[in-house]
Amino acid sequence: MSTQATPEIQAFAGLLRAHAATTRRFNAELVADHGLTLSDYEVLLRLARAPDRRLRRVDLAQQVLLTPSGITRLLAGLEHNGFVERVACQSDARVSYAQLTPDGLGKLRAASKTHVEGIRSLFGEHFTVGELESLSDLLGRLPVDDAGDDACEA
Amino acid sequence: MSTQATPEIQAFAGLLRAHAATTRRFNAELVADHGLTLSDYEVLLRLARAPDRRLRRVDLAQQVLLTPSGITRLLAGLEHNGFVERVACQSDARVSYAQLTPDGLGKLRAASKTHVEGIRSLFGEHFTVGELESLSDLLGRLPVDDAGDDACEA
DNA sequence: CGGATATACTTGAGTTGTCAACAATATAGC
DNA sequence: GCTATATTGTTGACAACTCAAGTATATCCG
Repeated sequence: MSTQATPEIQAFAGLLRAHAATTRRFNAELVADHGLTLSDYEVLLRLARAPDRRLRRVDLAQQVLLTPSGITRLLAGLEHNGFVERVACQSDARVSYAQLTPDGLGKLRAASKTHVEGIRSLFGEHFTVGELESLSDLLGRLPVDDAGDDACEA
Repeated sequence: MSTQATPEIQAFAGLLRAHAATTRRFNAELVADHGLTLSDYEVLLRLARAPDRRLRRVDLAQQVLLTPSGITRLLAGLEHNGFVERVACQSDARVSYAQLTPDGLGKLRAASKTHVEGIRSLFGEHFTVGELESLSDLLGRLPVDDAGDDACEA
């Protein structure tokens, strides 16, 4: 007894559940249909949207909310499959870009066909467009702190 | 280009981000302050709320959205720390209960002090009570399918 | 220039979880 | 009662991360 139930905690609990449920489902779908993880998919998508279809590994990590280490490992898989290539940077020998290959773009397109449809149908079933917008708005307010580097407030 | 941006997909993306951000933060807090994982905490909480402070492992798994295998492993840790005990079931030799110990309850109380406060302050900072309620409502509409066992519709 | 410090990335070790296969017990139908 | 099937739980093998430490390169500043 006396164990909470404030609106804040309910919201957080809802977030945990909703994430586990949706993520599990879409990940399983992607793996079964295309041999891609949800993270793999996210990475391919980010690359496809980036200028020249390439991104520094650091930036990629930030965008998909992974550590640099995680990105190295994830990209190793995608490189192995020929979906991404490692491209050295001319002006800075430390950085190497992750470059989406034509194969990778093809894979992304094929995967997105079913994945996007899956998302649209699951969310479309349960929400109106207005609700989806407020959901995005609300979720978007939660901060992503990162590491506090450039979050200086001086 | 032409890569989507439908309201459904934006909502899903928001969900992924929001989960990663909040989860990472609270998990780090819990580990640092109390040596508990967020999952550990969830399990202790469920047990504390259950009748007699015990639950079958299967039911626990379902409540915290883990596989039975995951529960076995998680409980191994909690048992090792003396927060949970394994109790055999009289009427069914297959099942063993996970029983919260007084130590476990104490640990939960101590942890909840900071954890609940963390959640309240993060969510309280960004949302009104009305918004929290609609967030919970919206998130709660996403189904948790499980396995389709008893989800029969005949 | 040259040393201190910062940045980009990788790697080894550990964690947390999954899945598939299994053992043990329970239940149902004949 | 006894075999067929379902349910509960564990285990081995593995996947996907994280963290801490290390390497290589860049930049800043005296």
